[in-house]
Amino acid sequence: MRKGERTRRAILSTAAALASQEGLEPLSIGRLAEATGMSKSGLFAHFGSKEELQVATVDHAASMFVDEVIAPAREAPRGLARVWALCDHMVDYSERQVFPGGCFFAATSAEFNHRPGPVRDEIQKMIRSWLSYLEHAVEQAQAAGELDPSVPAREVAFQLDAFAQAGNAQYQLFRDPGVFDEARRAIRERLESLRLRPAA
Amino acid sequence: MRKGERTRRAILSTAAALASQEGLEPLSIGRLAEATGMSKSGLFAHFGSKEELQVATVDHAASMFVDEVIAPAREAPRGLARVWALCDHMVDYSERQVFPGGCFFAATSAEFNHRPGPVRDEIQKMIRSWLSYLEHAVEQAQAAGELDPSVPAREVAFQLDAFAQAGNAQYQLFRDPGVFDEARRAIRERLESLRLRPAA
DNA sequence: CCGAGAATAGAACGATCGTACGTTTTTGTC
DNA sequence: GACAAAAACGTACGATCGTTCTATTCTCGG
Repeated sequence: MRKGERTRRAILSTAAALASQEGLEPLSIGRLAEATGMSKSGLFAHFGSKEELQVATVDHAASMFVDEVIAPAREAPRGLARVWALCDHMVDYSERQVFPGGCFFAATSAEFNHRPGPVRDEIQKMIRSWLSYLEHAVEQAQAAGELDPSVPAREVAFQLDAFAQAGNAQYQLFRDPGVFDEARRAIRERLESLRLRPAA
Repeated sequence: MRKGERTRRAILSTAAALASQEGLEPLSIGRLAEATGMSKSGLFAHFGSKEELQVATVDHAASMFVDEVIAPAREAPRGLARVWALCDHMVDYSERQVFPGGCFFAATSAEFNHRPGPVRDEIQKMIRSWLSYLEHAVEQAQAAGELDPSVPAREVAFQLDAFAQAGNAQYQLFRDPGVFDEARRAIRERLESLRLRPAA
């Protein structure tokens, strides 16, 4: 791999970590340069503009999310087990502080909600795909006869995601690690309530 | 009322509205002055510093939240009815866009999570008191024999708040008004599942 | 209706922001 | 090891930030 590419990734990794704490916009190029031990202009040369740096940072964070949450859950068998794996890995990813500010997308999505442009689009796309994937997993569990199919998969995904997000948000606010278990319990009990006994 | 006090409130009202969209920090004093039709220094004189302006803005938003959500729910009788009223008014408050950027606290809490100081403290205090009040209402409903007391009130409050927050967040992201009904349905069905039939 | 005090405005400050440009250092290839 | 390309650096720019100071305008009780 070219040196430039290695440097670029190191920059994006640092940028994603810092942005999860302070946000994408307040993270200035000067401070990011300082954090990576580079000069402002040397860092800037890797991206044509701050906006491009932000888009690249979101992409980098998205691929980390896939590595940490989606990919491991794909190893669980289709159906209820995978739904649970997705949610559990999601909570874990918040709890383990893969990003020091908790979930990168929870931290940055509010920031760009009212700021049209490629950065907002990228964040939207990522979150939408997460919700779609979760919903799809629920549908598979319903098709397998493991979850009650009379409750729309979209509703189930909405609720499971809500629990995971609330766990992340409340931990970032109050620093009480107990909220992660609260989130997991809510998810588990909601899934339990929708579970169908195999028709043997 | 003094002229200064009137001006101050108008400033804070504008500030809270703008901050719900862009955040407290990126809202600069110059732009706030422009939005209120004042000079930068004339506006600034009402507050000793930007930080004090932010704290005052949070306080103003908190009192609006009380007016819009807490106070009307207090008119419902103690018990399940009040729990439902709290949640319903919370979703309404997001949906009616009392603040143009949705819930003020959802928009600004992430911003200050990693920024110690009086602004963060004020936001924390407000959210904590909302969650406590909701939990307390659940406890009353349990004591009245309307909700299953075997599930900790804290868990119930966590889940109800999670649904309301998720509705707000997803609307701000995707602009699909349907998420508010999704949130209300999730809340209603969760309460329904915990409901006890009166022992006649 | 007048005068004291409150309220607002205007101009300027140092700092920091994103960005541009030219130079220097490093890298990888023949 | 020379040399072109790539990468990093140093410096400077205009703009905007929060804040300060002084001057002007407005408010309202006597």
